[in-house]
Amino acid sequence: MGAMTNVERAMSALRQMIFAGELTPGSDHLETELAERLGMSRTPVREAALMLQAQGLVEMRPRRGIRISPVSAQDMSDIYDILTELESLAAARAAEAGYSDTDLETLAKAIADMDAALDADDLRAWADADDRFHRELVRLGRNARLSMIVSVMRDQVRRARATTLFIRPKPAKSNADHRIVLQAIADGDVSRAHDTHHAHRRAARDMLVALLDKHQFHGL
Amino acid sequence: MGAMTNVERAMSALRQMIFAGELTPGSDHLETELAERLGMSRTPVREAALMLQAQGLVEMRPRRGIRISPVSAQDMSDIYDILTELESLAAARAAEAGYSDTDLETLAKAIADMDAALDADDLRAWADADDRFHRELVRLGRNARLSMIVSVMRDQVRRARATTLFIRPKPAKSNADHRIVLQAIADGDVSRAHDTHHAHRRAARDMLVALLDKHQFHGL
DNA sequence: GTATGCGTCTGTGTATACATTAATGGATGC
DNA sequence: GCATCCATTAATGTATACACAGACGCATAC
Repeated sequence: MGAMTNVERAMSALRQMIFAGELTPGSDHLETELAERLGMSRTPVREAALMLQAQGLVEMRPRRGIRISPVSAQDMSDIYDILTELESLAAARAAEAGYSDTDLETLAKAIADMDAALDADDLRAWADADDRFHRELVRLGRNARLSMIVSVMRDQVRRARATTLFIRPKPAKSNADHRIVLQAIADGDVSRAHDTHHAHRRAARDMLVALLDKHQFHGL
Repeated sequence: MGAMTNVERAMSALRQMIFAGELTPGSDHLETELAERLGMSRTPVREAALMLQAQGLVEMRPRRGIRISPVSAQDMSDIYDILTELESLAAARAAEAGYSDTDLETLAKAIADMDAALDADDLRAWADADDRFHRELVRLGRNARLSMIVSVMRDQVRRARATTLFIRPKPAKSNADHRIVLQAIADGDVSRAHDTHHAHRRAARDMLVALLDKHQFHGL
């Protein structure tokens, strides 16, 4: 379909299969098997797997096959710690940058969408808007490497969220924080943007980790 | 020479060539050329290059060859921002962990080595000990993903340091900060460990960026 | 019954061959 | 002289072939 290379196709296909739970965490898959499944030779599959390995989504072990990396509660905690720091930094940098209201429209829209989704009790739409908010926030921080790292980390969280989204308490308070962060960025209030978002993420982490611990979650 | 695979050999060879300046930033190299130079076929070189690309050390562009990623002053600033946050987080976590003096020996040793190197006016030895200090600090933070990210970022800094090490002011004050961080970790003083290291890194960033700007450094 | 060693067999690591595609240069038209 | 188009060509993307090495099972010894 397009000018896509097979490696790219393999990458997105594998990612999709992982996120959809079609390839379950902890399971092993031979290069040959995946190649056949994707209708290509081993070479592009192997190269895609190498890249996914660099992002921590899979592990390649000789003669064991490609293992879909399991994500433990400890891993989640580690990842949230990183997200907390880096997103807060992005929020601070965004506040420094002096964005206009127009620049911040996407953020505002995401917040509005989250409200709407909560009213409609549509958790999936909420998660989607929440994603957009955080992605845009990081983008406004204007640090390409940071954006990359955050997006890789978020990929890992995404797998767990399929599980947690429906057992966690409704994210009702969440948007109040988002609004404060947005306002702080608009006002150029660097430390307020940073600290508010930091506390927001920290709370999310504690909630999630408690949730995972409570549910005997030892690996996904 | 051991049970090393050619991909691993290619990885370390390429890394070494990059750090040694043998492959200069911004230069392009064909897969075939590198393969010949390393005495292997294109396959392992390509796979190694893909991994190095994931770490941001090279970029692979179709028909242009493998480009050694240039690092601009802006990049350095971005990277230091990330290092600042993540290392500070590690320092805080290390302080939380309640390490004994024995556990902290490696840190103490690195500080002592820096002092000795400064007395002997041996900048390379200082840089080496400084590296050890920061690496151990991050390790004590006990977050495997964080360690990985930081080590990738530090790789990028390493290239610039070859340039900056000898034009920057002598890092005389630096060790005072290191000592405070070590003491804070030993005391379990989380916020002191965090804030001191944060300020330390922030200062290093500002100094370095000013230095690079002053020297018309637009890409390495 | 357990441990040890060997042979087999499968999957990977690597080389190589080939198809594809984009950059390059020259020729042509204006 | 400049732009445009086409042919050429060289480097990549992918498939395939093959050697090697590690896992597994089986037999044998104790």
